[in-house]
Amino acid sequence: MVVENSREKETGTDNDTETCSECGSSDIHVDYTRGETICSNCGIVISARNIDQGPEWRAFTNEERNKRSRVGSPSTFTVHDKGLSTMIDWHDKDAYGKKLTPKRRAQIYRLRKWQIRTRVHSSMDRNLAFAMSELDRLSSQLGIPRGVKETAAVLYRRAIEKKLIRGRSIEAMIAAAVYAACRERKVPRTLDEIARHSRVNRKELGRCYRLILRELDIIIPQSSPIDFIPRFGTELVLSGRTQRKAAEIVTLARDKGITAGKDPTGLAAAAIYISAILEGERRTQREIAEVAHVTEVTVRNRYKELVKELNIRVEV
DNA sequence: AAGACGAAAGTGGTTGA
DNA sequence: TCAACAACTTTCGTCTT
Repeated sequence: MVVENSREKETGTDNDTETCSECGSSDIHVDYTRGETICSNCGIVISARNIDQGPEWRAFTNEERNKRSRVGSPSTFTVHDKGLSTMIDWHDKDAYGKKLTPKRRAQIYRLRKWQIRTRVHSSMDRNLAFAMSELDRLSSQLGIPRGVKETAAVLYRRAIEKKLIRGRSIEAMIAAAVYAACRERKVPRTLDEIARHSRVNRKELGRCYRLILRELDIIIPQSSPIDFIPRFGTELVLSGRTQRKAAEIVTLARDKGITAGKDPTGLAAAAIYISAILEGERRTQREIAEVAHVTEVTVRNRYKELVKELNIRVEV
């Protein structure tokens, strides 16, 4: 009864949408920008409080438009329950602000208890809840794009299903999942970088990474120096031309077979060094070594090899 | 003085017995 | 499990611009 009363008040003019209440005309249109329903015949505003039933947010593609409907936030893998669980809040009031009867209150209390127990207190979800907050922290510190983060979350979920987490630290496994996701999506971060921002050492991280690859049957192609070039290039403020040239050099070197077993970051650094000189955007070995996290000596050694093997003339 | 270069010794990880 | 090994780093002295 309460329900119907309040509905009456809210939308009293609702039944008039077919014909105009003033002149009886059925020539009615809706002005979406003003949110008004107007009779085209006599000009009277029939309803000034239309409810927009369209999507909540701005959307730029069809896919987005479908995803971003009014039914809750988009599902995501980066929240332990994919953002889908129901919440029961702690106010003992019903939807209209009325106090609940004691009997009802007791029932809600029990519901709430089990709601929470089943949601967070199952061991897997507790694990996930912690892991996802760690993932949040790590990826924001490393500046990892959202898509890669999702990939890492999916990998971690699969690792849990395979029971790989038991007896290993959650932090290490999350870090390894992040590293694997980066490799897979070709936004390379080195093991060192990830280890620096998490509390696991590189050795442990590498072990977990290999475990994930093996147990989840993931094949990740060896990271190519080319993947690092855009990132280093950006940090060194180099033109796209120079970066493309560096990629060319790397490709040539690979065809010559002198890249095997060499540190890809070092190779990328050397290729950038050469192409920067060739394109008149010279950077010092020191600068390049710094962004690539290798030493000048390594840059120098790779550089010497490349110049020799590819017969590149570098003007001094 | 800064950058480039090279030699020598040290380090951490892989490989093969 | 251990030694051999290749790649990379650190350190330092010298040369070039």
